[in-house]
Amino acid sequence: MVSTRTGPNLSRIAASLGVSVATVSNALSGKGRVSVELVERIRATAAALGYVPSQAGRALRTGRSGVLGLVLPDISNPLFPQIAQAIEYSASVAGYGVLIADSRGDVGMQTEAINRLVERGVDGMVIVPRRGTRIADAGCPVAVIDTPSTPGNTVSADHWQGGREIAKHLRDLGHRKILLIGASSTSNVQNDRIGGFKSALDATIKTEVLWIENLEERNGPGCLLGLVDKVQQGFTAFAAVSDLHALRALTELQRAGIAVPDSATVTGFDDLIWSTVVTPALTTMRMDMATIADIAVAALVDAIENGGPIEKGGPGEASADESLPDSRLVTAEKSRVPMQLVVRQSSGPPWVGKNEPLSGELLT
Amino acid sequence: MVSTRTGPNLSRIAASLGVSVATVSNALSGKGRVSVELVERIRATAAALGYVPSQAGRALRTGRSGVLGLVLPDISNPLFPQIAQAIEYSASVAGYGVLIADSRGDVGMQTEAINRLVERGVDGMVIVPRRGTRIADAGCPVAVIDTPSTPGNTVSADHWQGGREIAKHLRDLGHRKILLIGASSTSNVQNDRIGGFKSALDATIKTEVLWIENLEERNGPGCLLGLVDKVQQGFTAFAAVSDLHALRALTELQRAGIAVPDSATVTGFDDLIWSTVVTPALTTMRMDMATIADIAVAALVDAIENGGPIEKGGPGEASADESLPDSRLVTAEKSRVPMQLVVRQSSGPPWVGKNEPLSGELLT
DNA sequence: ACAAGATGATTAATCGTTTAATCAACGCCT
DNA sequence: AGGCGTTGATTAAACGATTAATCATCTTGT
Repeated sequence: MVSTRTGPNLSRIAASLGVSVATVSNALSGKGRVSVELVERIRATAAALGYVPSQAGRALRTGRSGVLGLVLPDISNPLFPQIAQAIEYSASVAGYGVLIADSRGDVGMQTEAINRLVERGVDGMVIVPRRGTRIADAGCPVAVIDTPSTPGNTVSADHWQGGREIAKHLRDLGHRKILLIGASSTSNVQNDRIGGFKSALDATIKTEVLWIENLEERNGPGCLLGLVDKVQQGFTAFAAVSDLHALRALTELQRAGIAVPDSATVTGFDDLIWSTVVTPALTTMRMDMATIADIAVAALVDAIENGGPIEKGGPGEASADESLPDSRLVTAEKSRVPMQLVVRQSSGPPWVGKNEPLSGELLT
Repeated sequence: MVSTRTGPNLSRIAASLGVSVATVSNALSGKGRVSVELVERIRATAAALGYVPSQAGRALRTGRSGVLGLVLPDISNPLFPQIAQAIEYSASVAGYGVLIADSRGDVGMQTEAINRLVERGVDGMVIVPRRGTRIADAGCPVAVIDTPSTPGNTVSADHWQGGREIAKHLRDLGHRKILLIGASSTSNVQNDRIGGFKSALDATIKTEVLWIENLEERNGPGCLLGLVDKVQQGFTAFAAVSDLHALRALTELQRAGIAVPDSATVTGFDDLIWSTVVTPALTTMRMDMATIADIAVAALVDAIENGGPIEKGGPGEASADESLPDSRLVTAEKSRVPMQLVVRQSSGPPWVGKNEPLSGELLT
C-alpha cells in the first residue's frame, strides 16, 4: 500500500505560483489564453519541480490513453525485432507508447490478446497477421501490416515487386533453372513474393516451388530439403522466400560440399540479423520497416485524432457481431513500400570457375 | 473529436439495476459487503452489457497503471522475441500489460527510453542491459535481467553453469583444443559463460578466446574469423558464446570445405530460432526464459503491490541525484536459473571417420 | 425489551487533467 | 460616458473507479 506519490501535479504548480490549475493547464498545453509572461513563469516552475503529467488523469478526461497495441500472432517470428523497433520508434515520435500482445502462434489466443489490449484501453492497434488470419473486431482503429493483395491491408512491403527484383537479379546473373523455397502455401506474403518472382521471368527460365511445410509433414520437422538432388537436376539457384529458409538451404548445400555461390546461388528475403555474418553473406531483399511503420502509425493516429479514413470491417462476420462496435481498419494512401535488393556474396553466376556442381564426397 | 464512448461504465450498470455505483464496484471486486444474491445479479448484467473497467479511472484512483515497461537497449538482439514473449506472458498472467521501449543500441537514449516509460506511468520495469550499462534512476521498481555476477542483477540464466555444461560436453566428446568465440570482452554475460567454460576444464585441455569485436576492428565488419587456420593449428571444437557466432563459425568452416561435426565441432548458446533449421543443427545451451520471466515479474509485482524487497540503487551517482526518488532494484530469492544443454548434430567426437581435417580445395 | 453487533447498502470524497462557461478589467469607438 | 470587444484569468463540472465513512435494518444476548 505504499503509494509512490512521486512528482508534483498541476495543483502543486498552481499553488506555488498562486494561480489556478486551469491556467497552469492552459499554459502548458498552449490552448487557452494566458499571458506570455505567465506562460514563461509556469513553464519554468513546472520544469523546476520536475512535473510530469499524469497519463491516468489525462486519459480519464480525454478518453484517450496515448497507447497503441502491437499484435504479432507469431512473436517468435525473427522479423519481430525489426518490426517492434520500427513501430516503437514511429509511435514514440508521434507521442504514443506501444503495448505488446502475444498470441503464441495460437490463432485462438489472438482474439484473447486483442481483448487484453482493448481492456488496457489502447487507442488503436497494429496487427501483423500471419497466414491470413481473420482480424477479430477490436472496437478501435486497426492498422494491418500484411501484404498488398490481402483485403484490409493498410500498408506493407511490396512483396510482389520484391519477388520481381530478386528474380531479375538471378535472371541477369544467368540462372535458367531456379528453385523457389517457401514455408507454407497458405501464406499471402510468401505467395506474393513467389508470384512476383515468376511474373518477372519468361518461359526460357524454369522455376519450381518447394513448400517446406509439405515436406516436413512427410519427413518430420528439420528434415533435409533434398537440395543436392535439385542441384543434380540442374537447378543453379535457390531463392528462399525468407532468410530463415535461405539459411537452411545454404547450410544444407554447404554440408553436402556444394560451394555457394560457386556451384549454387542462394538468396533470401527480409535481411534478417544473420544475413551479414554467415559465409557467404546472403543476398536478400530488405523491407523498409521504418517507412512502413511510419505509414501505419500515421494512419492510426489520423484515425484516432481526426477520425481519419476508415473502412468497415472486412466482409463476413464483421457486421454480424453486434455486441462490439465494428473494427475499423484504417487505410493509407501509400499502401505498398518498395523492397530493396541487397546483393552480397551468396549469389553469383552459375557454374563459375571449374568446379563440378556436385563434389559428392560429403553426402550425408 | 469523435470520442469513442464504447462500453458501459459502473454507473450504467448501477442505474440499470437501481443500485449505487459503490455497490457495483464492491460486487465486482469482491471487496465490500454485498449480498451474494446481488453480487450474482450485478455480475450477470455486467457481463450482459459487456462491461470493461476503465484502466484510466482505476489508475487515477489507485495510482497504479497495471503496466510494466520492458527495456532492451539492444532491441535488434535476436534474443528479443524469446524475452518479449516470456515477459509478456508472465506479466499478463499477473494481470499486467507490457510497454516496450527501445534505445536503439545508443546508451544515451536508454535514459530517454526509461523516461518515456516513467512518463507513461509504468508501475515497474524489466531491463535487460547490454554491456554492463548503468541503470539510470527510474523512480519505480526495476528488475534487471543480466547475469548473476553483475551487481544489481535480479534474476538471469546461470551463464557460468551454462559454460561449464557445454565445456563438459565437449570434454567428454574427447576434444582437447577448443576455441571460444565471443563478441566483446566487455560483456558480463559472455565473460561468465567463458569463465564457467574454463572452470570445468583442467590443464589437459587447451582453450583460447577469440573476440570478434577485436578482429573486426582490424579487418572490418563481417570479416572471416580465420577458423581454417585454427583447424590447422589443431583446434577441433569451436564453442561460440551465442548462436549467432556459432552460425558464423559453422558457415565459415563449411565454406572452406571443413565438415561439421566430422572435422570440427561447433556449439552455440541461447537456442535461437535458426539453431534447428541449419544443417547440421546446432548443439547449444538453452535458457529457461519462462522461469526467468516469471521470477522477474513476480519480484516486480511483489515490490509494487506489497513493497517487497528492494535494494537501493547501485553505488555511485545513484543517491547523488536528488530530483528523482532513487531507483529501486528488486531482488528475488532465486536469482540464477540453470541452463539446459541441447545436443544436436553440430557436435561430435574429433576426427571422426577418415576425412582429413582440411580439404583445402575451397579456401576463399 | 433494549443496547450492541452484524449485515447490506449508500454517500461522498478523491485521484489529476481538461475545457466550457464565467468573470473582471481594460481600451476603444461613437 | 456608456456600450462593446478583447485579453487574461478563474470556476466548476466532468471523466470512471475506489474506498472510507455513514446509515438503515435486522439479529441477538441479557
